[in-house]
Amino acid sequence: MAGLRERKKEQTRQRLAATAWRLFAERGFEAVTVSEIAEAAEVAKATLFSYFPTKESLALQGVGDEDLAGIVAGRPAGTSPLDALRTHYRDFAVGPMTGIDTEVLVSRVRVIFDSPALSSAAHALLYQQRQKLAEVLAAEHGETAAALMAAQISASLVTLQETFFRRLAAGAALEDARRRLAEDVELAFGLLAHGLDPFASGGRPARDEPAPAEDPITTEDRPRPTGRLRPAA
Amino acid sequence: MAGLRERKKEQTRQRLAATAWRLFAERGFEAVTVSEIAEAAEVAKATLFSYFPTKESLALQGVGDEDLAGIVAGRPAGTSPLDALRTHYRDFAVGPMTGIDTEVLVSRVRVIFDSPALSSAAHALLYQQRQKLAEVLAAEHGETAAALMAAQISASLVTLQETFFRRLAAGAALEDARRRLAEDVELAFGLLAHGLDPFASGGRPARDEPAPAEDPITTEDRPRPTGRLRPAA
DNA sequence: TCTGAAATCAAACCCGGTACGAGTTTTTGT
DNA sequence: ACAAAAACTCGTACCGGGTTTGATTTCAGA
Repeated sequence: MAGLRERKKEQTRQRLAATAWRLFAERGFEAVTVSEIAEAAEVAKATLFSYFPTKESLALQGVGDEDLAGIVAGRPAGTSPLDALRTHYRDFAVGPMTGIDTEVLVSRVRVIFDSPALSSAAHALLYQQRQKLAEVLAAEHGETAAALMAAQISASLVTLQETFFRRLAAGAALEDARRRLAEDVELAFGLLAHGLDPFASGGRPARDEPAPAEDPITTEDRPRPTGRLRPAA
Repeated sequence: MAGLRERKKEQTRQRLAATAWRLFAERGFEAVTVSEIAEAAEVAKATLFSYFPTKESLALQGVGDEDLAGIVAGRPAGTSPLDALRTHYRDFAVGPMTGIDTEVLVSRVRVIFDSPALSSAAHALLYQQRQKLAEVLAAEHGETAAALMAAQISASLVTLQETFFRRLAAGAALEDARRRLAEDVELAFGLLAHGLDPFASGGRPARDEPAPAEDPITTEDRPRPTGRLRPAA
């Protein structure tokens, strides 16, 4: 029962986003003017801004949609937040690719990386995820602890994304990038779960790099250090 | 041998920053116009922008000056990066306060917190520190590992700062805020060093909050989990 | 004291974003 | 089927941050 009105709106919205991305891909984010976009999409500038609040939002549609908080909140009983997230990211890295056009993806990534304004706006979006994650974690841990955990987790995941996309933008094949991502996921969650101390080295590092396993999937949970953090003196 | 010219420049710069902050404190960041600032400081708008590249930079002078990378790079031999940073932050929290005007500090913090634009610009500054930290860590670990560690560390420290400042802005006394910061520092570095797993809990959390020790300083290094990350299968 | 470089200035301009009032289209109630 | 109300769009003028331009002042160094 989609009313005519809503159909038209959706259509216009699509046209705006598509037009914008076409221009961004051609000349880069900063070099394109919103008036230009509006003109090319045959709408008034004011109308454009009734669809998208900012120029950045034209380019960042769908960025930061992945919902960390939701994954953690909806995890099966008996799993730790970290496990839930690890599973999710493993699936993304090694699971089947659901129809992703590499060309498009790479072009989007390039545009975003090339524009400080856009990168920064993207970061701001991801920052909100972190806040929401902190909220759901706060239900189980102290507020401060939750904030810290959320910060660490979110920072790690953002780093994973950045690394992945940077490789893509640098020209790596999608499958290669995904393979390396799979390794990095294990590395990241290892660090998150067990901390940096196993890596710690006073003067010189113990090993240059922790040699990621061949097949990440085979890496199963190791016995956890049970020691509590800061036991009462 | 400070030439007259340079003295005047420095003077003007100071006058601009001071004027700006006076106005920001009175009416908030967004409500003050750069033209206004320029006028009040008796300079042309163009001149103002020859001193400060953006409006934000007028407000964020000195933010993000603390140099994580430097602390890590210049740490005494035999200490891990984490230890060096922990020591540094402990000192800040419990060491002597070197002439800080709480009034001024709080007003600055309030202004920054109240302006999304400003907060976000501050984040961007702190993000640069993180990049530099990653660079120095990359010398000892793999690039990806370094990026992940830097991300975790930097995210944690930013969270500490935010928490500290938020308490101040909420009206807490400086000494109280510092005491709680001291606790949080231990918590944060504990998490960083030993990971989140000791906290991990499947269905329900083991404890609500890990009860920070009374006197953080007495908390000395615990035996480290020696298990390496992802040993070859 | 003269000269050239550096700094300042006012004013016009660009761009992202908002405000406004008037016109047009869809919806809704009857 | 029709009129009133709501929703959407439009052009234009405006605001604020930031840049450009070109003329004018101010300092430094010989």
